[in-house]
Amino acid sequence: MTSTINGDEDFLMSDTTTEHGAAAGDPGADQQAERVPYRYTAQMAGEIEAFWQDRWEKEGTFEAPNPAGPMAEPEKIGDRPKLYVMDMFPYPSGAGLHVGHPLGYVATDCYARYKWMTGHNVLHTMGFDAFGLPAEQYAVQTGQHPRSTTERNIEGYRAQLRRLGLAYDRRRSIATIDPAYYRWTQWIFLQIFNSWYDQDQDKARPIGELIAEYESGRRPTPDGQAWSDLSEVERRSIIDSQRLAYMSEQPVNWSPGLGTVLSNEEVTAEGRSERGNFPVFKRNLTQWMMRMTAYAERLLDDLDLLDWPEPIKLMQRNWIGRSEGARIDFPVSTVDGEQQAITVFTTRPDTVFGATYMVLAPEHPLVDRLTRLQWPAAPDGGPLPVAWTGGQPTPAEAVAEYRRQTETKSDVERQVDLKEKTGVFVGSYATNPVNDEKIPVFVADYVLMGYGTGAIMAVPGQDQRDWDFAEQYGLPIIRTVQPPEDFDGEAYLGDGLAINSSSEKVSLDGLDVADAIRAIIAWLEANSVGQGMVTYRLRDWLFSRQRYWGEPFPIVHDEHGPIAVPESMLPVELPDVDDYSPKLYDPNDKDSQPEAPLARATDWVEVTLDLGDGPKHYQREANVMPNWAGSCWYELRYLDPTNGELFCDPEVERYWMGPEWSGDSGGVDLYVGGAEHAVLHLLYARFWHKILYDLGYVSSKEPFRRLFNQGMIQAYAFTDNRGAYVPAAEVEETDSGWEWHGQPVNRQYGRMGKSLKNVVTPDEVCAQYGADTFRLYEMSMGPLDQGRPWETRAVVGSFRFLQRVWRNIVDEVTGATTVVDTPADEETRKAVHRAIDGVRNDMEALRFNTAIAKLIELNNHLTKRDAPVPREVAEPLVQLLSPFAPHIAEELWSRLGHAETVTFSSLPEADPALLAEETVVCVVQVAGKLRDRLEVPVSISEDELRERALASPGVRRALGDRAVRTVVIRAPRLVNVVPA
RNA sequence: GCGCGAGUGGCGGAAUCGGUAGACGCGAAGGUUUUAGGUGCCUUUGCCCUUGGGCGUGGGGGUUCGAGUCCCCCCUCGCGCACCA
Repeated sequence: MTSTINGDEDFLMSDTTTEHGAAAGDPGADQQAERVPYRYTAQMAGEIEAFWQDRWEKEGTFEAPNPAGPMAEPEKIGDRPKLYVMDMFPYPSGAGLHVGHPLGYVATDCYARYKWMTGHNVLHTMGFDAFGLPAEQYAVQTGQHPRSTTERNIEGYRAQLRRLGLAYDRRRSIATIDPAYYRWTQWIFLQIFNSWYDQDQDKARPIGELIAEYESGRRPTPDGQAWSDLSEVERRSIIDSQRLAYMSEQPVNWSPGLGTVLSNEEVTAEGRSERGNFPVFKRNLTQWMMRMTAYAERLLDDLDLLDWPEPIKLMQRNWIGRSEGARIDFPVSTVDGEQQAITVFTTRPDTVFGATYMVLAPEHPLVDRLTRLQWPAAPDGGPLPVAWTGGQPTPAEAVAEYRRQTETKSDVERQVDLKEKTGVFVGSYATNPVNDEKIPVFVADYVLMGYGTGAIMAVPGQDQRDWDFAEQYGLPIIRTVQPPEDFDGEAYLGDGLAINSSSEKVSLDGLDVADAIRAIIAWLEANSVGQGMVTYRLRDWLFSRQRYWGEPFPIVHDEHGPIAVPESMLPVELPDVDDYSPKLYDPNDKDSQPEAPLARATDWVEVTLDLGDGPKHYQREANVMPNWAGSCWYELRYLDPTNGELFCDPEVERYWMGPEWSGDSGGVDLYVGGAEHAVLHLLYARFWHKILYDLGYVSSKEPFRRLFNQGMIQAYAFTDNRGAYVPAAEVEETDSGWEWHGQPVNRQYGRMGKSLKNVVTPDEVCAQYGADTFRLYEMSMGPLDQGRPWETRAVVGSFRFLQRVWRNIVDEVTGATTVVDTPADEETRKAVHRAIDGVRNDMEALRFNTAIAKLIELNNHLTKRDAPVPREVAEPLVQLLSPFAPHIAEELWSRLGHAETVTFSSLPEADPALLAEETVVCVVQVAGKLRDRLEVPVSISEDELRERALASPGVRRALGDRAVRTVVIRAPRLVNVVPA
């Protein structure tokens, strides 16, 4: 290997220096450049960086070998352990990157580069998540096609990231918008569409196996008819209703302002869209769903296999929301005189004797059939309280009026005062199955249709919400758990013995809560009025969007429903239409209808295909997939990005992600990204991965074994006295505060944003100091998982450090290496080994900030030494520095005489013998306060240490004439003299 | 309201096991190179009295020979969840 930039033809000797010198037009700097032509300046950094970036690219330095397939290079793998390091890929917006975006990318890059030097085969690459709303909105705003804006944005991102010297395997980069990529997104969709969840085997299976079970009669049809007696349409409907991707009419989140429906995960607690903050309304619509609920238990349980931050696991656990309890049927007769049952879910079936009324959600399907035409008598035979009737002459009118009120209430309004409950009596009484008591049925919006069965038995004695309602509506309150003597609250939720809980049929009295629950479930099941069960808060994933810029579904429709497009016809390409605008409405126009933009492309939608039974006319599915689809499996495509036969070669997957290499769950070894995807991308990706696992396409149970959330880089923004933002870069600090062009301004802390006029881009920092300084600064700012403020003026510290490293190895005047081959003195050698040891430990734990501090310490030691640096010190220093500042490290490495890149050089191990000290400083305290320090041999005996401590001037002074009560000795580091 | 996390110099942060609080960097002060500014280099830099002390990790209490670290109470900030039956 040749052609590093050192030697006689060094670029600094060439004309380029004077041509683009920072010095141009600055005589002082010119003079300095003459004096120290080989000083590490921003300009030199820029040239070094460009040189090495080109060389890495030319030589394919960071290309990771696969065990099989087109990237197979088994000899390059050898016996190196593998390591798969990954970032959450970016969404390439038109605004480009600011300094906050690459924080995680730089971190994974440092980690990957460190791991190369410890002998790992590292896979590290980057792609682009480029379908979705923001890209489409940007395109609509600028009047350009989303494909052209998105592709341009991707190119901008690539250039910005390349400038940072990130060690990516460029061959593996993907963009979700490429047909060659989304072909496989569609293919995976088809696998999901063509699967069902077998509850007995607790896994997804191909739909063909379900059909075979029906055909053979092994599995009875839902209504018991023979499969052969069913029409083709009936069979299709049975099968379609069990697919993991299915169409269904149900209440969904409709956002008129966005013009699309959204998944539950995309709606905030305030009932607004996560993107754009538009109001969201519940509407009954037919949409594509994914049966994520089938995986609720496994998504929950397998969190235990993962090395993820606890808060993220907790958020997923809460989102999945497992509740153990029981279903109980309360008999009731409808207005038509039909015998029906209100099925409730409760976590406290033991309190069923305390159920004094029932509540249905306003949308509950039984409400209409239970709403009487006339008010019945009150339970005590008297007139009904006005609260029950809402002042209306009939139950029908009361319910209709109540529904009107609740429909218009937003989620925020509903939560204003949770104590204040509303509802009306429907006029029917249900029967409590354990004691045959008649209890009134209400509708009330404190019961939600989306959870459990949408109906509850209300037990005011043991539930505060029910207590509040009962108080307002004058309903009886029966305690069925004995509260402690000193209990002075309302509903009692604690443990205790059951009371008031017996009838001729069953008694729970005297049992504690856990036993009572067991006993009542046994009774419910024996009498067929209920059953122990588990409920989840998790809902199925709403998967269709009324947008243009997304993956088309590989689906066509005939008059009976959806049909899969055969694999041979993939990809179903997104047609290049002129009118891609979504149909947007007034954000509060809840009566508006979703309309897919692709439906307007009639020559694309209307299609004649031969799907095996001759050419027939079909309509293409005009909805597109949500922008999460592409990110549900990209970690797999990186592994085998050019495979045209499969989304990923199983052998390659097993190598990079398999459980034999990556622990029980398998998966990516380190995945770094923000915490905002806790119940979005990270949940969806786990769900898809588990389906692929069930179908045998991947060997790993989980996509991401270890997750790390990097903090967000924040910034100060400044406003003038009218509240307008002023450019943060022009603000100056004064004794009393901050000033912009002489006028006082206010400072606030938060995100970086164009409108806040506080954006700093990596490009600016690279121009001013170079990419190595930028990387180093970002990594030294503080712990990776914490947010921290960007401070441009502090960046210079990292630059100075690199300059000093350079000066310790290269003569600023002659450009020659000053390193000598003589052995290092003992102290320096120890300093190097301490640094190696400390940096290794810090790197393993992603503590980059303290690793860098140790490197600075070592370098400061070398600077103070004021003598040529021995090679045995310079080389490890350059290696340890190289993950953070790879360009300058390559340059120094090559100037030290190495022809090969520093990337795969072997990082030395710390010599334990050199880490051990012969003498240490012993701290001498009197009554716990530091009074003296002694330099003592490590092996000093307790007796000798005691003697020397007591004799030390500091102790004698502090002790005065007081006697010594005791001496605590922790040899050799600490002595504490305790006076009487 | 419930749950989780965090409060350390002027600022970002360090202290991995209960044992020297403030590593490392920014900023600031002084010096030096330079015609000058800037850059580079050297020194100092928690606070308060001065050769040695006193006080210091949000506040108050406790355990301990010894507490930033452990326990109890309180305050502030950040994040998550929020009628989930």
